[in-house]
Amino acid sequence: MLQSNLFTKTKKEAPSDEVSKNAELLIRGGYIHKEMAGVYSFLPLGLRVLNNITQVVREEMNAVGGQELHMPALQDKNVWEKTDRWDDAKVDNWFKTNLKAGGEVGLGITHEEPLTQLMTEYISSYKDLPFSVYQFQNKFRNEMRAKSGIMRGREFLMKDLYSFSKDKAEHDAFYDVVKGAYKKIYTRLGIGHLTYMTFASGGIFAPFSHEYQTVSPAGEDTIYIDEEKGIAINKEVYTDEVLAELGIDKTKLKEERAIEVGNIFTLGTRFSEPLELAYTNAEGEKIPVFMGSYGIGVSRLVGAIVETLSDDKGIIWPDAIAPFRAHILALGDNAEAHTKAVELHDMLAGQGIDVLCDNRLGLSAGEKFADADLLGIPYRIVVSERSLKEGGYEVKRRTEEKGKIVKAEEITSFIK
RNA sequence: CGGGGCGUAGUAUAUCGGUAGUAUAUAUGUUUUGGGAACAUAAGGGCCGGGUUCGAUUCCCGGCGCCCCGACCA
Repeated sequence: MLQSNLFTKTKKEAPSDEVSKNAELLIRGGYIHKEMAGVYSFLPLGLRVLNNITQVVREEMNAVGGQELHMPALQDKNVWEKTDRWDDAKVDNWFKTNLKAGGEVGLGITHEEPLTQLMTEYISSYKDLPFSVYQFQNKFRNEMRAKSGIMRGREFLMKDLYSFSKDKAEHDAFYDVVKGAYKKIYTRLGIGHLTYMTFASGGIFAPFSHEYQTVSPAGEDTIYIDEEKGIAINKEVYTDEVLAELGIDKTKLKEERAIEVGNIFTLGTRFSEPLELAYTNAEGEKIPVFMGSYGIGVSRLVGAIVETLSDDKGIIWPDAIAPFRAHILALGDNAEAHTKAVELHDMLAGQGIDVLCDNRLGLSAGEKFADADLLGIPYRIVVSERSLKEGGYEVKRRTEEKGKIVKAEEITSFIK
């Protein structure tokens, strides 16, 4: 993509109505735009990142056998009444609205209810189980107070996976498989070293649920980390009894703030019973389906990654989710440098490598460098009179101080 | 929802009960070009409604919006 065609612009100053690092950098870079408190648009650069994260998550969900579908945001209140979760006294962050034709609908905070309802039509025999489905969907939560930039919004993108099993044993086996998938996801996203599987409150069908918490001072949760075991405990369940149960030595724990970037729950028959989702076993008995749900806040991850991986100059995207692989800078209004820069852009794009080419005229070198640092694309390729004299292009990673001259024909393998 | 703060140009800020200033961004021109260049010119602003006043962006009331702390966060 040629930067001269990109409609978004970078800003030198952060907006006065944002304090969180993620919102400041993402807005300054033109990745997102704030519409209202807790509501953000993803602009072309931001959407690329969001889609890249989505794709990583999708691949891992497919790898565990998840089948992707897409459900509506509008939800039928009747279903929620059956599980006793429509009442504002039970769930207070609903967005509810009225149909012109009469009747009330809600904007989905989550999808257990409609999905369980849907499955009553497809699950009838033990032979139909187990399986899992997932989707990427905008969730709506009427938060009392939006905060932390895109990490706690009123509308946000979430991946939600739901599993349907015959019994607890079958469920538990799948639950462990998902744990493995989640670990892979956070590793691929570049925050594996900061992200801990964390024990949190469970519910009636399991002693614990599991959250995935990424260590950051910007986090809203407090966790206690056992570095040796690679796990953590949420403050909400942090008691001596729990520590004993998990066999964790209290003296080894380290307290940290963390961002919840995922959670997995054993739902059991909490939804299948009231919504009558059951299968017939080999003996001809009706048995409620045993369920689990597994969430990942995709848009929140964008914020979490910016919070944890940026430096004082800007964002540092992990390779797997960067909006582009390389950022070509044509320095000065040198005609040859510009021509070569665009040629390089076309060549790499032709090989299927996503590159952004800063071919804008009339900008000082410093301005282009500052923009490149802010945008945080993994490789920076400088094309200038100087680099051409030295026989190529100056290539460096976002995290490196100095680059090296690379010949045109070696660029592709250098940045691969 | 309790408490606190704020609303001035695209963005960030200043001043003032009497002509609203600066930076940056934008446009044009000249010079410049390896870490956010220089000069000149131009265009661009008081959230909405009411009140007090000769006069309100400023003071008062209401609304709307935004931020922070806390509570909340299937």
